Amino acid sequence: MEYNHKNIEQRWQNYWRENKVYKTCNGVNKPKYYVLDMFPYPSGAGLHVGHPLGYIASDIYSRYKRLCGFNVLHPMGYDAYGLPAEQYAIQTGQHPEKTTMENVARYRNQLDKIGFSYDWDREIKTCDPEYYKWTQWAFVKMFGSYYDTEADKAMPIDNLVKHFETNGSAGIHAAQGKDLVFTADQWLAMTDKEKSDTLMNYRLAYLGNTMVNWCAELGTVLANDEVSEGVSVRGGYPVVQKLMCQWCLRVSAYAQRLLDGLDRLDWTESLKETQRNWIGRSEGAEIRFKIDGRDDVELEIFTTRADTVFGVTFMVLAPESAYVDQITTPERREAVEAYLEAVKHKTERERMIEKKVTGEFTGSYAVNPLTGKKIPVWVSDYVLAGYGTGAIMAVPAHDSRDYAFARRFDLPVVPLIEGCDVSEECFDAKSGRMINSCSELLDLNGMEVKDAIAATKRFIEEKGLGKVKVNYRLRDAIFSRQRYWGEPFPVYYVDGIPHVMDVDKLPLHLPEVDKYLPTETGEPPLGRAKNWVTEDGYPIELCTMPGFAGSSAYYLRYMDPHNNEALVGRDANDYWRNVDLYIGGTEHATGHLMYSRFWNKFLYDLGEVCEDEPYRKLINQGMIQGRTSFVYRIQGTNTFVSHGLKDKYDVTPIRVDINLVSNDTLDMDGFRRWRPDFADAEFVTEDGVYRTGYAVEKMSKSMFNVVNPDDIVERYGADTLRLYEMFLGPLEQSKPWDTNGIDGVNRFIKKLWNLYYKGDICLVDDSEPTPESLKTLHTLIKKVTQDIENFSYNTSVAAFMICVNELTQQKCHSRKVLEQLVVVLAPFAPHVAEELWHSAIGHDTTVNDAQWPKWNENYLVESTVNYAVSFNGKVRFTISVAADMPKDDVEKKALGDPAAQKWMDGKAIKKVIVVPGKIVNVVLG
RNA sequence: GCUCGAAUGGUGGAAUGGUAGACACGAGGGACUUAAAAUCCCUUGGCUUCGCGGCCGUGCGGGUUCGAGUCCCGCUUCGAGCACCA
Repeated sequence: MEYNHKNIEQRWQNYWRENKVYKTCNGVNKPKYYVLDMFPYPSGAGLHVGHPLGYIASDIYSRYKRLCGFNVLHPMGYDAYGLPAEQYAIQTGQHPEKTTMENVARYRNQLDKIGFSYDWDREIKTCDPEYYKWTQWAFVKMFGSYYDTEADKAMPIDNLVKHFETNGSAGIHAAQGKDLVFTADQWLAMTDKEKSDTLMNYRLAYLGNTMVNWCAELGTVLANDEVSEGVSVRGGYPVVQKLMCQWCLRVSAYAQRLLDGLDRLDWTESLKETQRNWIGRSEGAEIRFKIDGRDDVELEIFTTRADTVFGVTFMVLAPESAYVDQITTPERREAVEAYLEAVKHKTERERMIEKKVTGEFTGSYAVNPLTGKKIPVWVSDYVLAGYGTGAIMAVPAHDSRDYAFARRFDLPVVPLIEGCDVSEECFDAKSGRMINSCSELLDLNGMEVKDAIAATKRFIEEKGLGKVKVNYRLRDAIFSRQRYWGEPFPVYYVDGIPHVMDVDKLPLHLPEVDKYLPTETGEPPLGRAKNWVTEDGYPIELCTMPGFAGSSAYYLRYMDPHNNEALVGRDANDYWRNVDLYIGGTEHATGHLMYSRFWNKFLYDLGEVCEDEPYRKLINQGMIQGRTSFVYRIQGTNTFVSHGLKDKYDVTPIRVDINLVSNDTLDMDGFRRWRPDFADAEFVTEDGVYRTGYAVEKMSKSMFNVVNPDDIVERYGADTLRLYEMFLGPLEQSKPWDTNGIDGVNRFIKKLWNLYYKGDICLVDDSEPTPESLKTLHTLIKKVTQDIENFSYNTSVAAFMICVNELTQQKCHSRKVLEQLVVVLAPFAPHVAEELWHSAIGHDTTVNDAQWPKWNENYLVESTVNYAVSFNGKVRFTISVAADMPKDDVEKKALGDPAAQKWMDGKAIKKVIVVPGKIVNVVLG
């Protein structure tokens, strides 16, 4: 029988499903291994050929680990909440759950065709009440916690309340929004509302007035990672800053732990670096500056360059800073307010694009704490309200932004580093010797910058002028979305005071609404829900949670997906612990991967999970880009010129459906049928074929370059798709999808098949394999074992091709060889492997139960090695020795060879270098 | 601007500091065939030579080394991330 991928793949996929071959049990007495894919958002467009790349890689690794004797957890599910389903609901009036479930079904269907070894009994969907119950549960727990900076972990908020009752705010060590000061009596005298507001300053999930990224087109706020260059990542709509009262997660409390944790993770350096940037730790000092003639207000600023205090020639406040109102003098008030108004009407994007230096003098002067000199205080939008204290000391000589400002408004520039020239530009290097830095209080002159920073910090701490401080760029996560299709908050309001629901009452189900749009009064869609109140009639929160809520702890749920008592049971968590291998794209570097680490650390603090990092090893698979094909139409005609001849004409390139192109050759009849406009198209061909041009672009419908995996599976089979996706290139590299090479991989599978089947005759025999065949087999096993561990799958595929070519030449039909070949192939091409395992070899079990061939000293790999022997750098002759000969013996044999005498010619040997397996170098004195 | 990564034939890409270009595609030639498809075989980095062979070659310039695609220093270009973060 000929190789027939349809029969084979259908048969084995059915068998796996019916016999639950990939069902995983908890607590099996085998070492565990947890392989996780980033679960997909089931979009309406379905999977394209880029999506399965990571899934195939993780499936290969999972199957490999199973064969090596591990109990492997390899689950799949759906990140089912999200904006596109809701946008579609708005357009069509269909419930997003309906379209989401349809999309899920399509995804499942597409995934099944590729032959993954998922345990589908563990499937989760984030929009499933049984799942989002635990998302809501975690929120309730965060609401009930604060971050204790001394214990360095989350603690019950009740502890803090007890502390307030006896000591007020004195002596607390809690991560907080603002530095609140109150006594126990003041606390006890507070109204419930005031107490609630005060506690929001400490809770890990809190309601806060914050500057948010507001996207009017999407009608919702967005997190920082959902905004890029002033527009929304999804949709590209403009985003403006707006002060709103929103639920937030105090991610910033975990900044240091999130940073430290990275060192212990087996992630790529670039990804860790991205997270480090996002956390943005900087060590510096907070220094207080007195305002001349005022006792009631001091300016507190943050700087990493404490050494430059002597060079401060002015101060700058962010427009949003509370200081502005306090210190603006009456005569400057009008000008300052006009400036603030002007700034407010600019979006962040406009501010970034313009890059114009603007600002206004407040009329007040600050006093330099080291020199006693009076320096003007300005307000300018180049200072950010959200970072540090929203106020800076300006050192124009050594900061380019301050320099530009000083030049624009003609403020003095005082150089502080020996030999620097600040007449044309600032000197921002952080090294050199200090000058101009001496007063009665402190003398830094002659010190290195590094030492001067330390000396200044010491000085200001001693004198109480400020304190050493670490700042983080990481902001708290804004957790409210004014949308319908997300987890409802388990929060209700009594007289305007938020309360969380009892965890026993969860899940709080998403209510039905008549439309998926905001209400007429501008409230979120949940405002349309009837009876959206608790049993006692209290109104329930109208916002829903953001996309990252459901994906933050999903990996835990797979461990124990049907547990009604806990997100994950203690035993299940102790057994699976955390993810050993996580494969997914880099686009989640500062979103999901950051939130998920935060969320997990919080659960760890609560004692709910046993590991404080969720993902031990992480591999970023590259993006598969589209490869768009072009035809070239001669201007003003319906004649198309082949790519090689296009330069001779005046042509317009036109994108053509990739399905009409094969190996860069156009199906001309298909093209004529494609669109009515092209029905009478004429072609200028090259020897009868029309060659298309190409460009690498994003894979999308509008570029006509989407390749559907279903089509590939239909034509070549899942095994070919799997092998080919791996063969395309290194897993971590982005590359365009190019179907041109797929025939080669398909040919390989056919060759493999034809090695063991001639027509209906099975050629497998019980002959002892020849040493030559064993060498071929063993080389393959060695190579593939190494490659899988290094995720170098493309070279593995090459190794299979070499192996099958050699076995074909050797006419090796030995069952013993085939048996091991099949086991090694099974992770890559499981269907054909099963078929051979079953029909050709005659096993009645599945390959899943086989043993990965362990590396064995009896294996024949490269029995002899040729060494080139060189004298003084020139190769003179070669010797052949056993592969396992020790270096010293190789050296002796090389020097003992008669040919060596000629080159030594009585000279002394200075050194001999033996490179294993390759060259012996003799250096003569 | 800062950080990280990359650069190898016509193409995708191989090479623990040791014969650069594995494997595959494409291209060219050949076999089988009435023909096509399929399959198989040969050639395929450049220059040079009838041929044997020789010379050059991993973005550019230096360096370390008996030996560099690989390590070090300095650039160029491309990609990614962050970005008035004080």
